[in-house]
Amino acid sequence: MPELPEVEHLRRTLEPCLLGATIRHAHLHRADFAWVHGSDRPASPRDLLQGATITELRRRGKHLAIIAKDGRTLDVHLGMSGQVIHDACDDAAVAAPHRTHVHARWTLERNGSPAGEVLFRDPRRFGGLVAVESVNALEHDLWRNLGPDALSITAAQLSRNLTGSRRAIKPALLDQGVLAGVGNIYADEALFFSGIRPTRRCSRLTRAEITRLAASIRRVLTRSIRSGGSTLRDYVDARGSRGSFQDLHAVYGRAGKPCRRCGRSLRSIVLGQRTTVFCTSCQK
DNA sequence: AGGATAGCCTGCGGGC
DNA sequence: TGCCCGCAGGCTATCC
Repeated sequence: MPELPEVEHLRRTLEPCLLGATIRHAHLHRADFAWVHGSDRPASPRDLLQGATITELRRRGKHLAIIAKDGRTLDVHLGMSGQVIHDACDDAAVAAPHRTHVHARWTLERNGSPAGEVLFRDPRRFGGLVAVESVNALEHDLWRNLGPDALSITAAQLSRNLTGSRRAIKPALLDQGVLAGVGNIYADEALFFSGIRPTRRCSRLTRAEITRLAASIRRVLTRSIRSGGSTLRDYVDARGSRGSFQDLHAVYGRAGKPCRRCGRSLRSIVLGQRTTVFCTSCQK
């Protein structure tokens, strides 16, 4: 799923279920799906926040951290096909297709009463959970290689992190150390809206172009969050609902179709091993 | 430094 | 209908 807008929308839909809730039971169904940071031992129920009360859901890029009152923290990464779904255990149960590939499960309570379950599914298993002992360890150790969050990236930050780089701008945007949260969809979309070809070398971008690019990144991510993210196949939020931003994509997934601005056929190339779609006329 | 490749997995759609 | 192939939102390791 899994780029910034999808993780942020998940965070927002998960908050009402998790904030203030206590984890009665944490179950790991696959030992290789959750690890303790800095060790090679699989996570125990305690590492998975059993007995803890959740006080905060914090996001950086595509990572989501579940933070407990006592400092215990669990980093959630969705990989390609991860889903975190709240099952309220009332009449609206999680649909049958959502019952397969569940690798972790948390049973919740609130004020001593049952408050449903949270399931982590991930058919492709590129995602996972990492436990850290404190928020400090999360920020300064586990997340230390993540660049500034893409949702609030400034031109100055982007410029600083691209200076001197001779690689193409598209693979640079996918580098989570440059800025955190942009993946293949939103890299193509932001480059389209800023009128920049994905193949342009970072070192050749003008100050004005970088300013436009930073603004386009913020704008396209904000708009996608407003639409509940993009659902190409797997993505759903905590309630099991799909996003709708895929209907508003300008270039991603539209190779050969007319550019929504100029009408010319959109071109598809492979750049850094990733399919890349752009308009040869609107992007210079 | 950064490009290319392979690998980790499942599931889907297209072509035959 | 069914099988094989390629491809997919992420990320890491390794080799050049």
